[in-house]
Amino acid sequence: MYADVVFPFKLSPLTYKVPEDAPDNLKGRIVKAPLMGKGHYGLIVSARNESLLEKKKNIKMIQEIHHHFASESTLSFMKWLSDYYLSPMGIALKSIFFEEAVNICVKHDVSCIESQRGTKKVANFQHSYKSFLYHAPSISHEYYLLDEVLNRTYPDIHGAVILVPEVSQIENLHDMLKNIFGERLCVIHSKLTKNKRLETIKQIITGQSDIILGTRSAILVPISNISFIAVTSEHSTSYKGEEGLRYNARDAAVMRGFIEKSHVFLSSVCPSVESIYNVKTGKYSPTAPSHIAPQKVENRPKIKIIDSRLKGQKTMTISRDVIKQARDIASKGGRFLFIINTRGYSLIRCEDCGHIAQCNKCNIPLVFYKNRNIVKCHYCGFEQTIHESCEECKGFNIKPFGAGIEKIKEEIEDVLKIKTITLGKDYMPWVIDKDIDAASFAIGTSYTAKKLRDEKFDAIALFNTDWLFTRPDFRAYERTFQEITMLTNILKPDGSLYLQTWYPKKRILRFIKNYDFKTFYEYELLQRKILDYPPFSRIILFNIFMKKNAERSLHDIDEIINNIDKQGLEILGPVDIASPLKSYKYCLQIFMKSKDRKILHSQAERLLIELKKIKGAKINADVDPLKI
DNA sequence: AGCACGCCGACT
DNA sequence: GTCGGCGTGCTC
Repeated sequence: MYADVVFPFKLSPLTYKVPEDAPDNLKGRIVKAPLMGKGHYGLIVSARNESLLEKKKNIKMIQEIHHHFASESTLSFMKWLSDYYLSPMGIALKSIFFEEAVNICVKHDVSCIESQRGTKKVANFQHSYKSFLYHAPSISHEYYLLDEVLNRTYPDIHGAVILVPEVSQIENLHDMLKNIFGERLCVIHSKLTKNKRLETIKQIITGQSDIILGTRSAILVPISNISFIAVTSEHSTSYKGEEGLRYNARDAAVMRGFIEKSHVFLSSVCPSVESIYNVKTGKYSPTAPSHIAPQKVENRPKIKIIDSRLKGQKTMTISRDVIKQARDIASKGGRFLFIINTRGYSLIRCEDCGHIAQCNKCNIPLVFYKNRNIVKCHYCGFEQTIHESCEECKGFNIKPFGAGIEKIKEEIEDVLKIKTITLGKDYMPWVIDKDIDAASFAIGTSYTAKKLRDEKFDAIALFNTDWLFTRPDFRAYERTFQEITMLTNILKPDGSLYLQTWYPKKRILRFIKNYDFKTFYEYELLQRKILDYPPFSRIILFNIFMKKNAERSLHDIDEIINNIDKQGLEILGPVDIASPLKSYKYCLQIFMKSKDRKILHSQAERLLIELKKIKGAKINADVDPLKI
């Protein structure tokens, strides 16, 4: 008898001999087996009578056989994670908290599956997989729906996972869920300490907790019964992992729901184009709380487009209209938030030749810090005192260019004669739990603004509107719509959002201004269809990292790509990109695109195997990438 | 994960 | 010229 064992390392299953006296239900059990001369804990994923690798003579024997960790559905889910995200099975196993489970199951002699079996009760609600999408008028509405559904069905719920995109959002739902489920609730997120995480996994495995609230990784918890899954703010890019197992927790939630035959509730103030498409094709069902009427546009904050071309003096970043509104709000003691996406004061440009000072290493603009009289690279951290002359034309006519937080702060304080605070510097909404002075004017990046929760402003001015929708990403319009819609959540209902732009006629801005989701999705889906982008096709991105000899490998890579069957498949690249990893100097990128997921995955797997043969190269595969 | 092998910087 | 850094490879 042989068994395939997966270890929680970057490794595919390995074959071992099974002792004669072993129990017969081996699949899903934790075992100890020799690996590199040492005993390691792994998981049996399959058992058979004959070894598939007969040629290998020294197949080793399993040393210990322990309790079950994985049910049939957990194994399917793990297999899906590994196959779909082109990752070794071991990485998938590690990701689903196997090491923590070993610690508990082996040390405390408990079985993951058996201990939870007692809670299993089949209700009507269960065992009928269906995914729903709720397009909510506000984040609060998302929570109301969740509250309503859970309150109505909680006696029937045995095992639930509720996902939020950011750690800071856990507290928004914690009390509500605690009220319904009491001690059954537990919390999982990446910022837990090792011990706390172990303790939480123990509660889950022993069946003390079966309601899990958390970020991304919560969808992977080793719970054998799931009857309900919720994904709040489903459009959020935070659900996509950027390292290790690069899974999208929203997609994993839908797949896990399908495997476990449980209901999946996706909700968002501005759902992803993919999810809207899935409603159109019938994969998801649209839903809304019965008693909440769709919110009228008149009841939402006003969105106003401010034409930058008409702004007052050329040296000012803030337009005259916004200044006027700010003055008005200041006089009433209201609160105003200014959002700009650069920290520091500005960039540096030569007025003679137009050259913008850049970091020699990273090729991105250097940021000027006025008070310290230095320029700094925000990527590598390089700092130097500011040059007197232009590197390019040696001219002395160098000037600040564009605007960062410091410049906006300077302009506001200068014009309005008012004190302002900087988010992230004077005030860290995600760390300190204190209120901003009610009369305050605040300045921050959209990153820091996103962390604000309960604050409500009378007005927000956004200066990076154009940067949002001009990015070279087919999802730029979608992202713009989402980012701006999310901002309206921190405005009072009668508040105003000012979008400063050089392109006031852009149709994306017209959609946003009118909260015209319907036309926006129609337009966006049409564009995606014409250009053959997701959701009409699937994409896998390959990054090839190298320390040196990039040109030499280029030939090998071309050769590999030539040998790939391109039937129903499109391959773009390889193209040189700035290496996103600091330990590698070079990075080549390959785009693989297909309408057929099966074709895409089978060829991607082949490509990956071939690319891994290139010596000295590190390969990353990113399935359904969000950052293009 | 952990252990072995391998190629570039400061030392007797 | 060698010692040793850790970056990459392999494990049934």
